[in-house]
Amino acid sequence: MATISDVAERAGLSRTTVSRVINQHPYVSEEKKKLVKQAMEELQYVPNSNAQKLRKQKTETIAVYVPRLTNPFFSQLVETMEEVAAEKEFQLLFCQTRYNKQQELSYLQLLRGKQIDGLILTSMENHWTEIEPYLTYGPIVLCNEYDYEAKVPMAHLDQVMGGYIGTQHLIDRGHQSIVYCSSEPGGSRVSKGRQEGYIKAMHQAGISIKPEWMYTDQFTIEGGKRLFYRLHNLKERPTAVFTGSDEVASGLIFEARKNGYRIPDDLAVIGFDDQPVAELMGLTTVKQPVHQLGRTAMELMVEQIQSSQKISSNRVELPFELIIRDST
Amino acid sequence: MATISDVAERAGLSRTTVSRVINQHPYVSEEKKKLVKQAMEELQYVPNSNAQKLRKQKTETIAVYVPRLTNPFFSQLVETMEEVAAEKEFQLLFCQTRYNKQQELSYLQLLRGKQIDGLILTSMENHWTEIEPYLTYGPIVLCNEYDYEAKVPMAHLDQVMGGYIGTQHLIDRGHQSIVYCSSEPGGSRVSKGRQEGYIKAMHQAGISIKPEWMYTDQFTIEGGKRLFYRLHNLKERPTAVFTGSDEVASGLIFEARKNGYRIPDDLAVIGFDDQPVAELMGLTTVKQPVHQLGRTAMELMVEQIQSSQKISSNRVELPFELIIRDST
DNA sequence: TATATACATGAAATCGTTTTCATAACTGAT
DNA sequence: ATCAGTTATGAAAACGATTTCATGTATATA
Repeated sequence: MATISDVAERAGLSRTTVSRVINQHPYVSEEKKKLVKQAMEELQYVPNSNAQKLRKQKTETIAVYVPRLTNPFFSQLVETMEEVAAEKEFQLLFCQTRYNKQQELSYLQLLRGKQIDGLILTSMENHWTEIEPYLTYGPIVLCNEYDYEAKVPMAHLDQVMGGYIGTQHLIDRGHQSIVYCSSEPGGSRVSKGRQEGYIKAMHQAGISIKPEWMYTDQFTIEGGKRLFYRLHNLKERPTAVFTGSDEVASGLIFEARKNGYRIPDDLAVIGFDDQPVAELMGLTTVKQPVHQLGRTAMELMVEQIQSSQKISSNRVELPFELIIRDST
Repeated sequence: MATISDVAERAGLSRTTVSRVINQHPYVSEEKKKLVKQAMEELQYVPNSNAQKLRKQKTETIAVYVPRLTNPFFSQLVETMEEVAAEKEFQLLFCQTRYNKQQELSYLQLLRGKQIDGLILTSMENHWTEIEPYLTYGPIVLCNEYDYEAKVPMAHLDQVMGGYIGTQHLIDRGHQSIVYCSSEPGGSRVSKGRQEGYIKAMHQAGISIKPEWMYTDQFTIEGGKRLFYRLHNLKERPTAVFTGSDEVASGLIFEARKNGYRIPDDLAVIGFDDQPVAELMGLTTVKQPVHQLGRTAMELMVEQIQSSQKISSNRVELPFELIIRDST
């Protein structure tokens, strides 16, 4: 494979000049520029990007961490991020943490090894204090996930508000016994915030929350089905359910209908995200502007990489939207 | 940031020895090994991976090209591939071609720039002859997409069989006027093969195909909705539809029900893939073993990278499964 | 005892670029 | 005529690792 030296030799010039042409430096005469371009063409020369990265100390690569891709929320996010990255001529390294602290930490080494210019976290398995030290090695941007202690750019939503809006809608519809089921396993901020919103709305309405109304760790269609049977078997059945994802809501409704429930009369269900399946299932849901979320996060990242000074904090908060369909 | 020289100095040894420890070469005494490890620890040393890649001429990175991630078929594929890659200690570079020839070709440059060790194509926008030359620069594996001219490893399904199975099922149910709607835009092999299977089944059953029974370029829920209205407006409406994806099938059923159609009595619909939504919609579908497809492709890739000799051809064909639910 | 072989280490070359530094020619202003 | 600044080019250093080659010592073999 041809190297820059081969090109230089063929053009009868120095490596430096060839490099200048590649990098569009000024101060190369048109004449030599032509010679170089011809030689590159003839040799089918493409610069070795590892050599470039080593020398330039830049990789033009951004890593994005998601828990699991088949969660449509995250695949939408990644799709958008790749688009924006491509626009800005960055590559995307894709990593799944699988809701696993160790996995997340091990992927963080990519930053230290200079393999990437920056890192976007869409979820955080570890506490921020575990992650913060890695800021020495490169910029980190939070997307969806947030942490008010963290002094880094972030694009996210006010999850407390999200939980509040959804719960309030159910209360407005006249419900009193409302189950809350979180989507994110573990104690993520996202999940905690949403739960806080639920509690706030319930308290404001003067409803006291029963312990058997709180569920966690369900975040799939299967989880929604399981949830149905748990509720079905309660002595006092709730009249409404707030779920942390359209998946869970869909599974729940599916299984409920199979068991003869009429939705929303026997059970009202509200989802979260407004994924494509929400429309198909006629799901009332709290819509997150996923597209905008991903775009903003990637733009914050690129901005930070390209500006020399460190942007310590730049928080973008996007709005929710309540989409009312037939499940409430 | 500490370099290998810093570590060597601190340990009172040469860079060579430090490198040997990093790479687990034999012929390093336990004593020195300890010294090196301690020095690495104290300096928080992590090797610069760009330097390693440059010198080793290996990147431990595999690129995977998909058209668009939000197609659940592809996000499942990528999810699995990342898992397998992580097992084998490879990184995943993620690229979307957006069903665009140019985009695909421009991403192919990654191979020439030595940025990746290999490339998995899950779809092919360009003809194989356009892609073949890049084999000089590194291995390419086909996944889902296939081409019998291509002498490269591939994991795929017999799409002719897929089209046949689905159509035959509709024929078995007594249908005669069956619409075919492909999912893949353009003239991909996958799409062509499936169509061939449809034609084969129809011919075998002695049914002649009407031109208004063939649709292409629909591959989303919205596309399914549009398809419904097209069919609805036909003078002679078909009694069954074979769709190339569960998305299209779902959109079609959704809109049909909205317009008072009973499924499957007024219109039978069969999907493709068996995505999660298929169960929710009660969709009969031709299941593709996506998980296995992704795993096999990634394994073929790693195998080829790690074995020194070129494996010119290693074709793995996986089986379909017909999942019968309520839509037929 | 001579000699091949395994073990252990380091100096220097190498991977393929970009960057720094040096040099020189040309331009325009004083 | 001199000086400063712009334009144009190349030699050599640098990026941070691994690999090759050379050398020395300990051990086993004939």
